[in-house]
Formats: sequence, structure tokens, C-alpha cells
Amino acid sequence: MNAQTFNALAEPNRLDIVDLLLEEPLPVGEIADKLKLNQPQTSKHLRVLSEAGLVEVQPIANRRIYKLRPEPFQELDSWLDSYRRMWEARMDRLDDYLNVLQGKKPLN
Amino acid sequence: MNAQTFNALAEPNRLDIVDLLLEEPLPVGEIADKLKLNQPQTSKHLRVLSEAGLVEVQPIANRRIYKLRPEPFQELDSWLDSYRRMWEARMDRLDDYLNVLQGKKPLN
DNA sequence: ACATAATATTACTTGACAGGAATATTCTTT
DNA sequence: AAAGAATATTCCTGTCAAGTAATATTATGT
Repeated sequence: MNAQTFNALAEPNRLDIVDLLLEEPLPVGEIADKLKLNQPQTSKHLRVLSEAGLVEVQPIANRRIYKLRPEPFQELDSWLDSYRRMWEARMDRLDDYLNVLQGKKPLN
Repeated sequence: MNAQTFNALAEPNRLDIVDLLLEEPLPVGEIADKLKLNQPQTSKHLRVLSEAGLVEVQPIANRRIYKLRPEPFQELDSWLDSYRRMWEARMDRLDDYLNVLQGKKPLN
């Protein structure tokens, strides 16, 4: 897993930008408006997100439309796969415990 | 989604620690050994991970065993749920495209 | 070509954080 | 109680990143 992805998402305003872009691709100005950020900040955050591969840009006329790239999120998803085993193991143990409480299963 | 989680994972050594703890809970000294980190660094990183709720500690005799907490990972998983729609939509469009190529479906 | 809109970049200041070294704390063992 | 092992904390220093303000760039419309 790439730490750069986490780094890009670690900044609250950038996380907001990503969550906003999930709904629809947007130009810089609208992102800034909706999140009440200054335009230069917004551009800089978008640059970080872009270099981390989280967004891509599509110039349309005067404006630059930013939208999410799915790849990093898919990578995150794959990485999380390994961790699902962990919490599922715990859930199983909880299951066992509940079964014991209900007399469905003896204690080991 | 909590940016603190991303922040904790954004530091490469901490990401390594988390990946290591996925295999098994470990005391500080072994974490430091396996990742070739100094003990104070390791303790400090574990503190950050702990404050972010990613790990918990269980003191056993002289040592402190750190292990992962599932909750933040589950939260990450839920957050990613929203994003699955995005890339699945793209996959669908790819599907459509492939079907067009194979003459199975007309262009809209 | 010029004025304007949209966006990007730069310079500056400030705060957060990582690494290293030294030290403090906590627990165990004798 | 003292010594030693395991871990945590503190202090210092250097680096990086974020916010602000000002300016540069790029594209559009007249």
C-alpha cells in the first residue's frame, strides 16, 4: 500500500475535496466556493491530490474540471482485504461467545 | 471519515508497523527489531497509532503488547463503500464498451 | 491585440512532526 | 532494596507542509 495515498487524504480540506468530487466532477472555482476555501489553497490541494493520483483534470474551455481516479481507491480496497480477516476473526469469536450464552455450543 | 486515521497511516514506518501487527500482536522491542527502528521512535509511532485508535496495548509482565483495533479499519471500509459505486460505474461502462466491440449491444 | 475570467505559482511566515540522543519510568528478579 | 530489562518521555534540530497575499499563466470574448 502506498503511503502517499494516505498522506493526500490526511489533510481535512483534501478529504473534503475528495468527498465532494465523489458526487460529481467540478472545476476549481466551484470546489473553492462549496468548501469555503481560497482559490490558491484549493489549487494547491488539488495539485497534491493529483500527484498522488487521486484526481485527474480535464480542461474544458477556460476551466479545469477535476474528477476522481478510481485506481487508488481500488488499491485501498485491496489493502483492506487483508484486514477484513482480522475483524472477521473477532466477529467469529463473538459469534462463538453468543452461541455459548445461548447454550448452543459448549465452551472449548 | 476521520482524517486522523489517514494521518496515522501516512507515515511509512507507521504503515509498516500496522502491516506487521496484522500478522500478530507484538511487543515494542520486536517491532523495533523487525523494522530496524530505534526503540524510542517505535514507541513514539505507537503512541500516534494509539491516539488514532488504530492499536491498543496490553501490558504483560515487563512488556507492552500492541495489537490492531478493528474499528478504524471497518470505518475505512464503510467509507470506501461510497467509492465502490464510482469505479463500478466505470466498470459497467467498460462492460458496455466491450459488448459493443463484440456486437452484443448497440451503441446508445 | 486587449480586457477579463479561471487557475496556477511564488515568496513568506508559522506550526507540526520526524529522527537522534539522553533520560525517566515501570516492572521483574534476586 | 538494588540491579537490570523493557518501554516511554523529553529536548533539540532540521525539514516539510499549510495558510496568506501577491503575482503569473492560460484561455476566452470583444
